[in-house]
Amino acid sequence: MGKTLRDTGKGAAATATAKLRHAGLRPTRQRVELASLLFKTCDRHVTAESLHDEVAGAGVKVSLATVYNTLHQFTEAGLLRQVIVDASRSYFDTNTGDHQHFFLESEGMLIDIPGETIAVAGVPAPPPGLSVDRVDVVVRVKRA
Amino acid sequence: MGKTLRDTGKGAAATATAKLRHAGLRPTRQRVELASLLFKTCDRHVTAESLHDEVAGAGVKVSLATVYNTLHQFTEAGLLRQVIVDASRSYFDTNTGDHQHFFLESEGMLIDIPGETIAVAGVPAPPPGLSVDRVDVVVRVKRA
DNA sequence: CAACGGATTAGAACGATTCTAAACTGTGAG
DNA sequence: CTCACAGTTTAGAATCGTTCTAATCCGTTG
Repeated sequence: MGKTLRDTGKGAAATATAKLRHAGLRPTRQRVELASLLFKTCDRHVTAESLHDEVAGAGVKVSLATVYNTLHQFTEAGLLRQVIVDASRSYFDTNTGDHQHFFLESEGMLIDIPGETIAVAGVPAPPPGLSVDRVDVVVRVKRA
Repeated sequence: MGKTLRDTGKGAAATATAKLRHAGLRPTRQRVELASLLFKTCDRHVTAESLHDEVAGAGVKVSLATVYNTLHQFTEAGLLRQVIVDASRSYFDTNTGDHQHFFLESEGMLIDIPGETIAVAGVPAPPPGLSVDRVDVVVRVKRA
C-alpha cells in the first residue's frame, strides 16, 4: 500500500507543469501547486482567499500575494476567466469557454450555465467608436 | 433678471422632497440635495465618489459617509439600482426599470440599453430550492 | 555550477467602503 | 411654539480586498 494514492501527486503536478509551460509560465513550485488544485477538477470557481485557504489546508505555504499574482497571470494566459458578480470579491473561473452563470449572492456561490443554453438576441450596435468585447449574463438567484 | 434661474432650486427640491416622503425617507437637507442632483436628469449612473464630488462642486457640504448611506437607502427604497460591472467600484443607476447596460471599462462609463431591446431566451431553471431574482446582461465594449 | 532575470514573500500601502460615537435636526406631542 | 426623542449626519478610525515594495529566492541557460 502507499501506491494507490489519489491523483494529487505526480500525475496532477506533471499535467500542471505541462499546462504552465504551454502558457509560457515558468513552472515554479507555487504555480504548479496552485494549478494542480485548480485544474484537478473541472469548472471551479475560486476567490483569492478561498484558494489561499485551500492551498494552506493542503499543507503547502504560498503567500496571498502570490495567489493574487498567479490568478492574474493565469487569467492573462487564458487559463482562467475573471467573473464579476459581486461588488466586494473577485471570482475566477476555470471554465474559460463561452458560458454564463447563476449567482447565489447570499452564499457567494457561482454555478455555470453552458454556453449554448442561453440565447441573447437584440444586442444593439454599440455607440460609434466602440465594439463589443463580450456579453455577460448573470442570473441572480435567491433561496426560494 | 435673477428670476429665470435654472431648475436647481425650489422646483427640484420640492420634487425631491415629495419623492423622499413617498419612499418613507425623512427629507433631510442632505437627502434632498442628493435626490435633486440624482433625479433632475434622467438615467444617471453615479459612483459614491462622483456624486460626492458633484455635490461638493455645487457648493454643498455632504460627507462621503452620508453619500454612501444615502445611496444604499435610496437603493433599498427602490429609487436607485446598484449595477455591478466593475470589481473595484460600485455604480448606482437612477433607472430602476428593466434594462441592461453597455460598459466601457477603460472609462468607467455605463450606457443604458432599454429593457425590450435585448431578449434573453433559454435561461434554465435554477437548482432546486433557488429562484431567479433577476437576469443581468452586461455588454462589455472597447474602443474600436 | 555560476549567474541572471523572473518569481516569491512579508509587510506596508492603498482605495473603496463601513463603522463608531458624538453632535445635530426633523417631527410629533403638548 | 417649544421640547424631546428618534432618526441623521459626520469626522475620523477601522476594515476589507487587493496591490505595491524591496529584499530574498530559485529556474533556467550558458
